[in-house]
Amino acid sequence: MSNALEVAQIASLVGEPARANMLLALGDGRALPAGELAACAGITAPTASEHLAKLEQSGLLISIRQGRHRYYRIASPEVAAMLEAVMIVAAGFPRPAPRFRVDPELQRGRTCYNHLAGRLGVAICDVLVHKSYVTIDGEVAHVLPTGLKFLDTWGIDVRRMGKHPYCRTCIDWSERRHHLGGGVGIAIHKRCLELKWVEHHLDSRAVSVTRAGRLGLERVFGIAGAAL
Amino acid sequence: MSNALEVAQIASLVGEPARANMLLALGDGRALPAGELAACAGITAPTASEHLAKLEQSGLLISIRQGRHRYYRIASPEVAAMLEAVMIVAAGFPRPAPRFRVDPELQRGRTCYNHLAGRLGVAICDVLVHKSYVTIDGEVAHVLPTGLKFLDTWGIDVRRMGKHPYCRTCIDWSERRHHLGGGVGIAIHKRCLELKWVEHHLDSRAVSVTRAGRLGLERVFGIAGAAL
DNA sequence: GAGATGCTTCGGCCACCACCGAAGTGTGGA
DNA sequence: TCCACACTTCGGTGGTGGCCGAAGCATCTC
Repeated sequence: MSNALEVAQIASLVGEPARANMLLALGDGRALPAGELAACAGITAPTASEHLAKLEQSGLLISIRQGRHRYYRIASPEVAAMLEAVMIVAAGFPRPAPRFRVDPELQRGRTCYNHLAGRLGVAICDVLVHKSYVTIDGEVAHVLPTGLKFLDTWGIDVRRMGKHPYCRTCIDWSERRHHLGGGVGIAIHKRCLELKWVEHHLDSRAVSVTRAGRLGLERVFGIAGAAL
Repeated sequence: MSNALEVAQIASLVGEPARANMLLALGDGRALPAGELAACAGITAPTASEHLAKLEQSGLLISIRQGRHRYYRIASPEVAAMLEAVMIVAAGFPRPAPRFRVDPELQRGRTCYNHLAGRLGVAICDVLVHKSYVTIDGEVAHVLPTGLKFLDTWGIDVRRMGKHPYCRTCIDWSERRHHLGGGVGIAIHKRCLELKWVEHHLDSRAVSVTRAGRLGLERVFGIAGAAL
């Protein structure tokens, strides 16, 4: 039966520790770059590249190139369901249900490579768009002159970013909405760190808002702390 | 993360064509003997034995010894769900739903090794018990004197079966009820063939009831054709 | 008890594939 | 223009595991 061959092919993709590690790291729907996935799996970049290529070719993952990075994520809910089903069996049935959802701390705020993501990143992006500081057109985001002035006032050296600052959108996989990446996104993140509005957790991409941050976000962006 | 290792281990069990073939053959809940599974997978008995041992040790299958046979079946609904989830992904999503249920023809009537199973086998067993020709006590079935007389009248040479004819029960995986196996079960099957009440399909374990069979079952056992 | 049948264990062979280092490609930043 | 960085391609190595034949139990049949 040729059907069994296809089933075996799919299952064998999951049935390899390095690949299983990467798939599980992507299990909550986030998109992660190849390098980070290699680290998750404890293998070198070349090996990870091979694995990821296979996973994408077989339709388990899809990837998006963003600059020199390549972000991978689970291709479909069916794939996520399959992983969950395998986890249930792997857990042995005594345990009631496997955890396979977004870490609430990461969902609140985190770094997406080197800009802010999660509810925090999305909230900032929303405000900038709402105030007409930024317009979004698909993958590209344009910072308007008023936006540049705003950023400058806030303490970001916009002259270093050139006349057309590099700013792009980045789909937020936990919020399913856009946030800002690119040079502008990175600058915002840096400025938040300078002002000690946010602090990083060790060994994690989670970012938490400090007391000063809640005050500052409220004052400068009009973001209520409860919204995060 | 040790979790990933367990996931990979389970998935790799499915990720092998021979094992995938066997698991899919068992996918409808039937229990099949090792030899038949080896044939399904196109491998020799020794290889199949290794595979089946691994699958059982990991909790994907469970086995029951019955005489010199060993019947394997899917260990739990969770395992079946996992297989189905993999099939969905393997099918590529255009196709709406994978087939993963009992073949209706096999469910109606089939040979379980060399006696009758399916609704036909269960129906005959029911009648014999209801008429107090046979009593069932777990795995063992006893043919009472009246039962021996009945079988003798019907044309089965009960003297050849000794004073305590070998008769055991066999769980029917499609009907989830007992039917008769052992020497008596085989004799009943043979007699049905002699009388041309049933006929075998080529290349299949399916058994269908002939017109003569419907009449005979109605007359001798009181089984209405519609019940099958 | 002898033979047939179904399954398991053992030993050895072979192929596949995960893995890495080194070199190559392309993008971003100075 | 140059360097730094992220990822990919290539070539070669090593280990794991699937596979079978032969031999070894266990069970049923005669």
